[in-house]
Amino acid sequence: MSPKVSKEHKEQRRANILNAAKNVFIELGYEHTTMKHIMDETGVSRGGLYQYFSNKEDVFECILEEELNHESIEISEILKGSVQSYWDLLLESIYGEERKPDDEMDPLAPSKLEFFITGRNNDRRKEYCKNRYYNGFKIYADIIEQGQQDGEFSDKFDSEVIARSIITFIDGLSVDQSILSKEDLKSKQQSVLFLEYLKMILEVK
Amino acid sequence: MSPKVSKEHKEQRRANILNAAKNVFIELGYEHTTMKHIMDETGVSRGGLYQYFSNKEDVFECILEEELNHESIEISEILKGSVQSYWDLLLESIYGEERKPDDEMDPLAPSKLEFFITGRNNDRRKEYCKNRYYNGFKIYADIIEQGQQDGEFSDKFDSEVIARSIITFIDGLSVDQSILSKEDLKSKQQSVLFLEYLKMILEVK
DNA sequence: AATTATAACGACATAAGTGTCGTTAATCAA
DNA sequence: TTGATTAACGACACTTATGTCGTTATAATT
Repeated sequence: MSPKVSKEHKEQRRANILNAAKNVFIELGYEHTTMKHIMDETGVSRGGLYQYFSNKEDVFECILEEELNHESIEISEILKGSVQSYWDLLLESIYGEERKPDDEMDPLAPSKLEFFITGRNNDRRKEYCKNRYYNGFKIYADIIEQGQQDGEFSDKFDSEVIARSIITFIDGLSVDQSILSKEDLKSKQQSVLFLEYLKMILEVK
Repeated sequence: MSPKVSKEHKEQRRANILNAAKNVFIELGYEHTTMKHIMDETGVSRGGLYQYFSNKEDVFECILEEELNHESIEISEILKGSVQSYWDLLLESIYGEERKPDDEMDPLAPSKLEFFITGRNNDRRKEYCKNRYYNGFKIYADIIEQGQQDGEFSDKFDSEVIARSIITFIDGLSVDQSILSKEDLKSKQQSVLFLEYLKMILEVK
């Protein structure tokens, strides 16, 4: 109902689609959602949807892209802030502003896992994936290394292996959260234990 | 080419299909393989395949079932063996006979992840999943608890949370192994670190 | 050798998803 | 008011996968 329309309107529409699509992905997962599902949820026609995105993969990657932008802004703000303690910095980069674990998780996480795992044979996607991994990796590794140089952390263990272990732990929780109910997983308890572990190997305090 | 055939022959054929199917799943992943792929790999016709299995899900579950049988035999043999040390027992239940981490992984692991994660909205599959989780969980939790009662392990931390953490770590490695190359992941190093962690919280030696 | 049971086959109907493309109609500019 | 532009639409052709079912042919039985 609107040709030769303002740039804002188009952006709005695009955002609407992405928003609706995100809800669909959360509900049905990546593999099982179809363009039809997204059309229905958004209330847009087939042709309308394809005007904005060329396929499901495209839609999903755009959602990831948007998230990544928000996240990287957050992280850069964290790093800009006053660094009283590298430990706090690490906590913030893992758990966000709260700096402490809870039982909440990213509702899109299971779909992300699907997307990455089912795309493991696709070179382009694999590359995409690897970049995301190393982005996260770098943040943790840098903080730990700086903390070690500063003397706040013990350098008994390699900062890079610790950084990887953090990601492994988060990914593991993500898997189990996809499968088990919140109550079954007890992610908070696990996180608390994991922090104990980090404290031990970094010799914090 | 064989009607009214021996039970052995049928079992053989079934095993052949499962074996071929497993290879296909390893190569293409769960979601992307089709019955056609399995037919081609096995060299069996459409009708032939459907005589043994009613759909892809069925095929995959039978593969899992077979594995589970082997594993539970192994585990029960481990538990039957001489228990010099609960620590060794734990290592064996995590890493198998070798009792030490390596860079090898279950090649079907990524497909299993797919299967469980994409099936998270299916009640039957969710239940199946949960059972598998708690099977693994119980093995670790029992060993740890017995070790704690025996005094070999510290009981500073809850055995169940530790058991969950072991699974989380393994699942996390599984995810990252699906995405990254062997070299990128450095799973062995991570495992070594993880063992250090277990030693610390269990106060081994 | 004849009979029988049935494993194995492959064509088929059905269903579902994809991306395209010609049409419609609404907005802006002249 | 008219004309140009193009967002939005939805029918369409195409592709791919699924599970069924009637047919074929062979191993076991008599």
